[in-house]
Amino acid sequence: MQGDAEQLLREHGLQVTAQRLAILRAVSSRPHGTADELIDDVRAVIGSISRQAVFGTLNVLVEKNLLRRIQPAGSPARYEDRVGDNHHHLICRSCGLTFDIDCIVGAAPCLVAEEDHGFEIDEAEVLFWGRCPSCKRTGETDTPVG
Amino acid sequence: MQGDAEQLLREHGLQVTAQRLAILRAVSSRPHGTADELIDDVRAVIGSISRQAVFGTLNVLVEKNLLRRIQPAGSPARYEDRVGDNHHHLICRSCGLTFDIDCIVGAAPCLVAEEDHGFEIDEAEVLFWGRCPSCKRTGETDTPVG
DNA sequence: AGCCAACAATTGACTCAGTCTAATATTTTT
DNA sequence: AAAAATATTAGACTGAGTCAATTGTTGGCT
Repeated sequence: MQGDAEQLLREHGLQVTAQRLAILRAVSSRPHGTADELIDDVRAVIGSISRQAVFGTLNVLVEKNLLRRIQPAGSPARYEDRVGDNHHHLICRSCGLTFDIDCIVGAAPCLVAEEDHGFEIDEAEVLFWGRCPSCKRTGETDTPVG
Repeated sequence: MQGDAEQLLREHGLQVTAQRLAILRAVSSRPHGTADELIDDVRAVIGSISRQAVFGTLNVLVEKNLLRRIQPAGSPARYEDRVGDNHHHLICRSCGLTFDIDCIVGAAPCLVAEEDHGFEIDEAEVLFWGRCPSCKRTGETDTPVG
C-alpha cells in the first residue's frame, strides 16, 4: 500500500512525506477515525507528529478528494478513504460508532429535493442515527458522541 | 402567541420566564437561527440576556422537544420550532442559508437502511448541500458557512 | 399577602476542536 | 549543490459551547 499511497500523492501534485503516508495509512486502517485518534495512530507508527501537520494534511487530502470528511453533530470530524461514491452513514448517538451504508436509492445524487429553491445542489447527505448493539445492551446514557 | 408559548412551557413542566418566552418567539420568527443570532434577537426585544441563559434554555427546549436542533457541518447549531415531523434541510455551503424540505419518501422514518448493523435507528437525517441563488450569482468563494 | 423551596439567570472561568502566523526544515527542481 | 517550492513545527488564538458558584425569580402553600 505504501507505493500506492506515494503514487496517489504524486498524482495529485502533493509532495510525498513520511507524515502524509502515515496519515493516509492510518485513515485507511481506521475508517471514520477522528483527528485525535489518527494522531495517536500515526504517532504509534512514525514516532511523532504535530497536531497541526495532521490537521493540515487532512485538510489538503480532503480538498484533493483523497479523503472524505464527515462531521456528525456532537462529534469532532471523522475521516474515511472511501471516496468517489455517495454512500451514507449510520452513527451511534452514544459512542459515535460509525458504519458505511450503501445508498438505498441508487447512484449519487441518490435523492432529489422536490423544491430546490433555486439552489445548485451538489450533495444529499444522509445520516442514520441510532444506538449500536453494545450501547443498547449496556443501557448507556445519551452522552454526546465523541 | 405569547399565551401559547406560556401554555407550552407549563405543559412541559417548565417555569415561565421572560427569557424563555422571548427565546421561543425569537426561534419562531427566525427559523434556523444560530444561538448568536437568537441572542441578538432576544436582546433587541427584552433588553438583555446572558449567553448562558440562551444556551441553557435552547438545551432544555430541545430536550423537551419544543425545538429541534440541527448541526450542519461547519456551522454552529441552528434551531427551529417545526417539530413532530421529520422534514429535512437544504443548506447553502457559502452562507448557511437553510430551507426546510419536505420528506420526499413519506412519513418518518422516511428512509430505511438496508443493513442496520443491529442498531436501533431512530432518525434518518437528510441534508441537501448546495449553493443558494445569491451565492451562485456573486460567485462567492467556498468559505465555511457561519 | 407573604414565605419558602425549587427552579432559572447571571457571571466568569474553562474546554474542546480547530485555525493562524511566523519560523524552521525538508523536498523537488534546476 | 543551490534555489525555489512546499511541508512541518511551535505556540498563540478563536469560536462555540459547557461547568460551577452565586444571585435572583417563580409559583405553590399557608
